[in-house]
Amino acid sequence: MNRTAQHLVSHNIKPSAQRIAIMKYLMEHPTHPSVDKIYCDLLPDMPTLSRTTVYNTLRVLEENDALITLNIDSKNVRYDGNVMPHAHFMCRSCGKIYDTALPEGILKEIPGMETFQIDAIKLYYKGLCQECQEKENNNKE
Amino acid sequence: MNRTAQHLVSHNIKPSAQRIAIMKYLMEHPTHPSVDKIYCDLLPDMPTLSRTTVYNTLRVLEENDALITLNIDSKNVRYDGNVMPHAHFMCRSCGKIYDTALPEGILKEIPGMETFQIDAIKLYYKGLCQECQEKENNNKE
DNA sequence: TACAATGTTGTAATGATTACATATATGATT
DNA sequence: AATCATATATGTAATCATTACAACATTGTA
Repeated sequence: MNRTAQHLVSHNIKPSAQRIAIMKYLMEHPTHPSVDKIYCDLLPDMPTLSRTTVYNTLRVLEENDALITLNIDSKNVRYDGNVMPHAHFMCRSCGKIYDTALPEGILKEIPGMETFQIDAIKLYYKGLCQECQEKENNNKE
Repeated sequence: MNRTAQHLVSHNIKPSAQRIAIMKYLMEHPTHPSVDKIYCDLLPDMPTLSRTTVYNTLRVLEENDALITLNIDSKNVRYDGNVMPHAHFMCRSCGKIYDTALPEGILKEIPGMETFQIDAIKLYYKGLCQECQEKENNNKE
């Protein structure tokens, strides 16, 4: 059993060829891909793959905490195989999503709302990455 | 000109009957409603209102910073007329969305990513509100 | 009143996601 | 290995939120 299959088993997911391929893709592509990106990129090496299978598999992976879903892009749900707590920055110009650090003190509790039980935290930043800031500045000149 | 119309003008939005009604609804209902909730609730008093108008108006309001959009609920976009910086908590049992405080230190910059220009921050918590925690505990007994 | 610009409406199209029925693969038992 | 039950994968069709677009209405101005 390969490394990716072991990873799935450690999350209580029965490995299948499709599940391994999708999990492997997510681990090798920390680009926060959409369903369609995953499907289209895997199709050449897996011609029988179905879009439905991608949806089903991503749901199984999420339910077993093998990935997290991002709703930072209003157009598409994005998927992230990195389940360590972290935040995300999306550039409104180039659309790229970057992993960023989660500021200290966020994980504990909500100030004034200590009675809430927190299961998950999503922190999304939107703005301009350095590259796109420079492009905007160049266009002004 | 009434208070809501003035509010729109202060955001550089030309007031119309529909825009005033939608803005007023958002200010009087800090419940983070969906498009459909807004549409259905306003329809009795505004029988000619169109769903498209609600979509159009919400976009205009957002573009002029008169509201913020929430992608905390994967099923529906939610709208919030409170544009002061704050975070949100959504209960996975009852579905209610609560306004919460934004922890100190978040607004400044991302640790290790100081070159990013941050325009907006969304902080979403998910978990169980106190009421639903108690319900779950009662069911166990 | 006439005119131009802006806002509203309804219908139809789009596109992501889900439901569902069928087919395939897996694993255990004989 | 053959059988069987269960789990997984596939393809099509349906759903539902959102957008595109064209026709209509309103507003403000001359």
